Amino acid sequence: MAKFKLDDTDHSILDMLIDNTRTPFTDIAKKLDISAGTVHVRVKKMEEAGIITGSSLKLDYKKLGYSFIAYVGIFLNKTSQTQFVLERINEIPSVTVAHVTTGKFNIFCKIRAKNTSHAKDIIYKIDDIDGVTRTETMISLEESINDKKRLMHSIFNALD
Amino acid sequence: MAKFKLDDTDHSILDMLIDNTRTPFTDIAKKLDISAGTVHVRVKKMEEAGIITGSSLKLDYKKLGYSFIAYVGIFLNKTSQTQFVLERINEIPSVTVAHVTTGKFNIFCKIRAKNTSHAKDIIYKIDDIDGVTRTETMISLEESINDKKRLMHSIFNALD
DNA sequence: TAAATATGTATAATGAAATTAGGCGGCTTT
DNA sequence: AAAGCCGCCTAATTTCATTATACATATTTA
Repeated sequence: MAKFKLDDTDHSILDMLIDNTRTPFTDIAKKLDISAGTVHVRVKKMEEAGIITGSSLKLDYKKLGYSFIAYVGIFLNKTSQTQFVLERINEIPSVTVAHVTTGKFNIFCKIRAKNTSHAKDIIYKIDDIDGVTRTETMISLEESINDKKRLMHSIFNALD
Repeated sequence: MAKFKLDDTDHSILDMLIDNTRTPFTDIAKKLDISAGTVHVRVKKMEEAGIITGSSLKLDYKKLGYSFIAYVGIFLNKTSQTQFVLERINEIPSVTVAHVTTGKFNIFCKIRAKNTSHAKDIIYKIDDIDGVTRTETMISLEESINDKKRLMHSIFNALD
């Protein structure tokens, strides 16, 4: 994987697009004082290099009736069951994120649910998977931070 | 907050845009056999209703030199310090997500770092915040699932 | 029941933006 | 210094978003 070198122009482009993927290239061009063609070429290069892997909408899940977020830590009998359990978890759509982890838990995941009752169903489903010893749930009372933007600045300016 | 009712057309539009926010409205229109004008109107309505709150890029952070992900649980002296600690945490760009939680921890957050050494610096910073008793770290060995798409299907088809 | 109104869609016209080709200038390599 | 390369700009072309208008269907009101 040849290390792809990004310059300030690339950074600025990413910075704007990470906030709004539909920012017109012409706007970006104007702000950076370059041509729209250049913006286009840069973005295409970053896509080809695999730096930009896609784009997605930010949705208000509360308004969609999914106001419940929890993190669930999973304990396994044996770590060799990890792959099997992940496959079962992958069949539960409400699990939006899952990581294999070191530390307390073997697997760690995030779930989104309609309400506590719905969350309970989901957690029971996880508990019921073969190989899962027990789970530990942390319910989110408030999502206080969720921000890719600051990280970008950190990456590009070597802050932190 | 008047409950906004989404129909199948809206669902399908969200479905396509959540995968790629730059999918041309003309393409969506073709696939759904409606006019591009209608797609436009629907999207605008969902934006106005606050269902679509924005868009963002998916980036390969590994290629940007940030290959380290960890979750950090934070214990506080008193829950009344929550807000203060959150503000301090908010000053650390590598913390990309933070939740106030019930359960083991008072605050729960996700960090992205270059490597273990960098992660250590970040965790020490968190530990040093006034009011933080101690922290517990779970290092991600592998991000196995990260998918909004399945959740959408669950939401719209009442699966799960 | 009929008239009036609202809702939502399609059509089509307009303007904006993405995309591409060609050429120019600076930099590197030989 | 010449040749080749790289990246950018300009400008042309094509595609797309956006808006106005008109029509049809459903809903409300008289």
